[in-house]
Amino acid sequence: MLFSRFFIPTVREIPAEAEAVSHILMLRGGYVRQLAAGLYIYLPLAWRVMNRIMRIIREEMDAAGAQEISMPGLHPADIWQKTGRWFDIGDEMFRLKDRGGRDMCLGMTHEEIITWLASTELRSYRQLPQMWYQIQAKFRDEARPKSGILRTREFIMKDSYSFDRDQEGLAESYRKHAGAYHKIFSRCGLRFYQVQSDPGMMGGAAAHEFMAPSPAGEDTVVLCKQCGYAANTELALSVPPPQKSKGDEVGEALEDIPTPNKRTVTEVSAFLKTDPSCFIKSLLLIGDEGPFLALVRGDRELHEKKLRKVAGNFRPARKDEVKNILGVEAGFIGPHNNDLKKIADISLKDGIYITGANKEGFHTKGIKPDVHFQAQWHDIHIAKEGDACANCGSAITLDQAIEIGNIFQLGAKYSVSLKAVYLDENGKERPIIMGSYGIGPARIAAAAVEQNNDKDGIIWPRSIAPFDVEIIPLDFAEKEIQETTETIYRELINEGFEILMDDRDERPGIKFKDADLIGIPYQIVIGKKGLKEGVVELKTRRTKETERVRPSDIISKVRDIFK
RNA sequence: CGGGGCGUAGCGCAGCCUGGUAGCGCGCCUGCUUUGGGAGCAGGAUGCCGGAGGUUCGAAUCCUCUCGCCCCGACCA
Repeated sequence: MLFSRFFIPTVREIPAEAEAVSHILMLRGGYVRQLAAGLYIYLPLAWRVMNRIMRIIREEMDAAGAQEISMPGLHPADIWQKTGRWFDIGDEMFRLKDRGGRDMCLGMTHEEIITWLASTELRSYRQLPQMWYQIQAKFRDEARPKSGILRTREFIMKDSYSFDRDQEGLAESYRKHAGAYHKIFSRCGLRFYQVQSDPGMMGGAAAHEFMAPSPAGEDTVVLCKQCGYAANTELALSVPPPQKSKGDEVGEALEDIPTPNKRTVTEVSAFLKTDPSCFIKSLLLIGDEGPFLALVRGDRELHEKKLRKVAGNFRPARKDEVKNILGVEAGFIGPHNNDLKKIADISLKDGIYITGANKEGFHTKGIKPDVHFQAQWHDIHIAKEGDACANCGSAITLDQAIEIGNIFQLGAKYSVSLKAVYLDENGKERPIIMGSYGIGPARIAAAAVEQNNDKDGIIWPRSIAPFDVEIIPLDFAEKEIQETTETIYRELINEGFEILMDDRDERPGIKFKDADLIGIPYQIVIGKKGLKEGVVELKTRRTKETERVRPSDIISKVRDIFK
């Protein structure tokens, strides 16, 4: 491909709207342009990257036994109404009506559609298992699109679905997907983890996410290097370190101490010169069955999702409710001397604590859990760096990461509501057991850029780079340079390589800068100086190392590198 | 949805406070010179100052409304 004929609108200045590194570099490198919030045009370079990623995905999905299909992006509402998600999902779903006034939506995902298909076509255990996938646009009216192509309102997703007779079959399909995903992300040159994740609105039992570590990521994962425990913080368990008590500041007997106008843990802790871990944070919440207290240690944050799993739905109490229920304002409430239901974090199990006295302007010290109050004990705190692994006790670490793929064991949730059933060997009707599996190709591209760049630009992993090699003749008008360039260009193409050749009449500096920005992994620089000494230069984008090679040897050299 | 920021030439920005000729750098076009890390000189083109209303003799600038984009948070199959 000739650079002069290929549309690569590089820009020198950093566009004002970009923040994430991958976003900046993809705009500057002429990869993408923004149409509106969360809507991007993929220019030729980016589309080549996407196609390479999608090709790898197809190869591995096919190898795992999945079959590619294609489903509409526009869906009739009634199927989504049958599973209830038409009502469960709010503004995030794009909804519209057709000319006949029928409710429609743009597909956020395709569980409903594929289950409808399965319900009409799969009848017998003899037809199972099946694994079907597609690479298709998804539409989600995101509350906040961000970070370039990382979070957009329309995006391409590889989504696949498995149909099995039973739980064992699902486990096998799930395992196959996990295996394929490892191969896909490895082949794409990413660093990634597989972590436990929250099934959320998908329903179902097990779920894992594939996470590419990057500061641009929106998720935080908890990792234990010792035992391999890996989980998204939305469900990760951890054991906080013991309370930092000096021993003397927390008396043995209960004692109310005046803490005028000191309400938050930070304020009281500073006022009493006692570590936040010696306090109990008491939060009054209103659940479906009335008010209850959630208790976490002063140095911890309440994890609302974890609490919802054990306490059901809830909302924070309003100021007047706090006053009515406990007779005191929020800064001074505590778990003792009241009969409210209490759910306490495991970090409070040991130690002696200070907490609100349920009396205006006072806190109580000497509170012993299980002695001065009773509670249900659960892990309801947010895991932090420095906590111990809930599994093996060694130190955990936290890492920001981009979610590049996920796998869900759905079970019978969709097959029951859409009547996707089969007859088993005994002629008995059973629901098909399903799994659902997603990959975001654009996120793979963005994560690859986030993980592979330097001050000059992108450094693509070979497997997904838009081209294999960029040839840079420094003065294309020079006859010898031109001849050498064209010979090498033609021969590399004959060898099956994808080559970008910078035939532009530009100064060398511009060609070098653009080449580094675009990030093709190898550059062949052909200049007058080198040719005089009988060599061209083979430069590795990542290391900037240059090797002098005779023009007659360059083809075999490149062949060796890509072997 | 809450908080913050920004809309002026293709891109990055100044001008706005204190109303009066719309500017700078890069890019773009022409010519000459230049050619191993974003060249030099000379000449040139380019603006509904996001939009609508208002105040005023006069609005990029002041007021009201509105649309859009970004960031933080909430949300996120």
